[in-house]
Amino acid sequence: MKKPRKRDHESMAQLLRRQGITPTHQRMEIAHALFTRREHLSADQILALVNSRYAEASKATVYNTLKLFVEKRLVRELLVDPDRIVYDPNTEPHHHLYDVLSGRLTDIPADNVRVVGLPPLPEGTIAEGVDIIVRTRPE
Amino acid sequence: MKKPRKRDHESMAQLLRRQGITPTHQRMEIAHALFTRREHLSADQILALVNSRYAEASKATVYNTLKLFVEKRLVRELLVDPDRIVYDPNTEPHHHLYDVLSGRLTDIPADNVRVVGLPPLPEGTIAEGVDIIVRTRPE
DNA sequence: GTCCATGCAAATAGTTTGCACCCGG
DNA sequence: CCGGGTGCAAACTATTTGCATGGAC
Repeated sequence: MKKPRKRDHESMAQLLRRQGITPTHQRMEIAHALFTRREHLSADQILALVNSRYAEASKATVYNTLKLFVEKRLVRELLVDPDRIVYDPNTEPHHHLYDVLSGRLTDIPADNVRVVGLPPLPEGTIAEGVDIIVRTRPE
Repeated sequence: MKKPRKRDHESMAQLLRRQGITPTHQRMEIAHALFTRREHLSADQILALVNSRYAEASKATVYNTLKLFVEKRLVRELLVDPDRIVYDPNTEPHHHLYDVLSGRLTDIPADNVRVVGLPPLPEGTIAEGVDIIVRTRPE
C-alpha cells in the first residue's frame, strides 16, 4: 500500500523509512504538516505550522529537511509562483492550474493529459518528466 | 516589423518606447544584454554583463528594470531552475527543455505542440497561457 | 570511545522598499 | 519651478553553510 489512510505516528515513520530517511522528531513534524494537509505549502508556511504550538524546528532545519524530502522523492518542488517555492505532497503524476491573480494553485490529474507534437529529444538525453502549468485569470 | 535585424541604438530605443518604456541609459544597457545575446539570463548574470566594462547600473535597478520589462511584456520570466529566475528575450509562444543536471535550458517552438485531455477550466476563469517544461537528464 | 548524521546560528544570496534627485512640462 | 518618474542604498526576506552536539555502533 503506497498511501495508508491512517496517518498515525507509526505509519508516518514508516513512510519516511521507506525512502531511506531517519524519522527524527523534526522530520516527523514537517512530514505531518505536509501529509495531513495535503496542500501546496511554502517553506515558511511549513515553518509556521510546525512551530505553532511549541518551537519544534528552526528555519534552517525546515529548509534542509524539505530539500532532503525532494531528493528522496517524498514531495515535489513546484516552481510556479515567482515569489515562493511550494512543496507538493502529491507525488502522483499530475499538472497544475495557477491563477495568476490570486496565486491559487490546483491539481490536474495527468491521466488523460497528453502532449503531442514535441520534437525528438537531443541525442543522449532521456525525459525525466513533463510539467504543464496552465495559467488562468478571472474572466 | 516586429524584430528588426539591426539592433542599433535607435531601433533598441524604439523597441522600448513601443512598450511604453522610457529608454534611459540603464534600461538600454539591460535591454542590450538580453536582446543581442538572445539567451536565457538570470538577474545577476545581467548585472555582471551590464557592468563588465564600467559601472552602469546598480543591483536594484537591474531587478526593478527586469520587473518592468516583464510587466510590459518585453521579456518573459521563467520559473524552471529552483536556484534562479531566468529572463527570456524570446516572447514568441514556446516551451522549454530543461536538463536537470547541467541546468541547460533550450527552447521548443510552440508551433506543432498541442496538449490534449485537459479538463475544462473552472467557471469564470480564462486561460492566459500554457507552459510546458520537459525535464531531461543524460542517458 | 569514534564517527557520522543531525539541527541550527550565523553567513550569504536574492529581492524589495523608500527616498533623494533629476528631467520634462 | 513643480511633480512624477528614475535609480540606488539600505532594509528585508529567503536560502545555505559550517560547525557543535549527540546518538548509534
